[in-house]
Amino acid sequence: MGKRDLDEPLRDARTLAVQLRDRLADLIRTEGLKPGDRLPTESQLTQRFRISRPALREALKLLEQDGVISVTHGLGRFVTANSAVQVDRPITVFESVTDMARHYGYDTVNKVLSIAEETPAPLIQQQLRLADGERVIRLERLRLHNDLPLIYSLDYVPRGLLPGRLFDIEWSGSLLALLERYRHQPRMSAASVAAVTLPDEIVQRNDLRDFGPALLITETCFDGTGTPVVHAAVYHRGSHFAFSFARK
Amino acid sequence: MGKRDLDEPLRDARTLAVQLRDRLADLIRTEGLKPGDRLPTESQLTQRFRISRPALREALKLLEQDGVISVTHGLGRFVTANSAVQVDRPITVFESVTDMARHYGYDTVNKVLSIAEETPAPLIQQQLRLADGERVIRLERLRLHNDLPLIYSLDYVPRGLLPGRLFDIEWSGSLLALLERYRHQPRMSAASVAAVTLPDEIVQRNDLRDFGPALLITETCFDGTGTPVVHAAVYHRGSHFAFSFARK
DNA sequence: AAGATGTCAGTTGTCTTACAACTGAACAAC
DNA sequence: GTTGTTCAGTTGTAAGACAACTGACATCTT
Repeated sequence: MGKRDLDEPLRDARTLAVQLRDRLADLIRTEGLKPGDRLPTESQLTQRFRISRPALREALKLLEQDGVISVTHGLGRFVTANSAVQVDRPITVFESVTDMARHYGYDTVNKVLSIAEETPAPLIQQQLRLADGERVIRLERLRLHNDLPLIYSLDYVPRGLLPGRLFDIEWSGSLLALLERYRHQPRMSAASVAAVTLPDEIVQRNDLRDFGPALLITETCFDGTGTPVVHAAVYHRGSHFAFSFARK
Repeated sequence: MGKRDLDEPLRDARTLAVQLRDRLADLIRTEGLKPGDRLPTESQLTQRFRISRPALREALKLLEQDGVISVTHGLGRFVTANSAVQVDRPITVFESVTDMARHYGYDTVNKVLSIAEETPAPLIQQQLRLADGERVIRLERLRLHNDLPLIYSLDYVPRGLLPGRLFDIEWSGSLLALLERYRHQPRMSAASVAAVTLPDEIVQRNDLRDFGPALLITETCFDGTGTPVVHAAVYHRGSHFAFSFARK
């Protein structure tokens, strides 16, 4: 608490258009505008917010692309029904498993079950776009909350991304943070979700007979340059997790 | 094929900004621009496409919001890595269960297990925003592919939306299409996904002992005015379904 | 020689002004 | 009752000007 935050911008770095887009979204909410209700005209809004018309139009265009408003040339802009499907923290948000679990109220303890370097299976090689002969790090972990296993996960990382010896690296923390420290920060992923039961040998090896049905999320994570940096299979205990999303 | 399509607009109704957004997205693709590559300047693009700068800027702003490009003031616009996470037909697309199943190659036969009018449970009443005393239609169905049960579903519809007697309505078709005919077309939904096993009484009643783990999608569907029109619980057979999505 | 400061060119961000295009309502003509 | 015209209000597009930012380079100070 004596630590001073030096990163304190004196000015909002966002463009006026983006700022106004958010202000207008708030305004629609706070003024209780319902689907079909008409927004103030461009002229009224430029006066109200003391902003030029082109900047305002950019903001309105963004709102339109967001699906919040629809526009009829010559008639006006109207609130759409999209606010009916507000979803907090949807499954489509990219975040670490640890952060996600904390959001559900689970402060998990991360147990490393195994760490190894190996030749990747063909699917892993394809997902991580590895050349023949390239190796991967295979990280097997279990996350527990109050001694109850909640998440079993397998992560594959191209060996070349993490220099040094495997046992010199701390594996019980966030893999995303680890990769970030080596300048390969994962930023997005292509994922899929399925309902499965844990594979038998994992059940036997780790005494997970009562895990029950699992929500399996399989994803390939990419860094800012579009390079795949992790392939993960994450089994969430079905009784403790459900993920939300909007469909449009 | 003798039928003439009368809806043939002579002019693209989309604004220039939206058209140009799509043209630029195509250009990024066809010119093989990679993450980090720089786009032509605004000046170059206005000349290339013979469009005014404000319209061009609106288009570029939309591309930025789409995550296709990032902008640095004074420096230029750059392609982001978003194309790394192209997902066909994500879970976030709103469509009927029948259409979704067909996409997986399953032409399902829809069996009506039960249809009834009842007083809703508190959760259903809340989700459908019903007043005290309002009733719902409860529709229980099973979808089979080659005689194998793939999807068990429960749908709740406000009674007032579908006039007439229950047994006069054809329930084995698409519920979305049925509601559309009564001017309550579902257009979007708020949903969640979990891994479960079928409830015991359903297993026993319908001989579904070998269904295995199920991917349960629970969703409330809204029409164009934001009014909730269906609350559904859809159990997908785990062995036959997995849904994709992008995380950003 | 190294570090700090200032200048400049190129680019994006914002603004002002003007005219074009569209929509629905109102009214006139048939 | 139907069709055509006009009008007011609104969005769509354009041209021109200046502000703000960034990195590269030059100059000054130690």
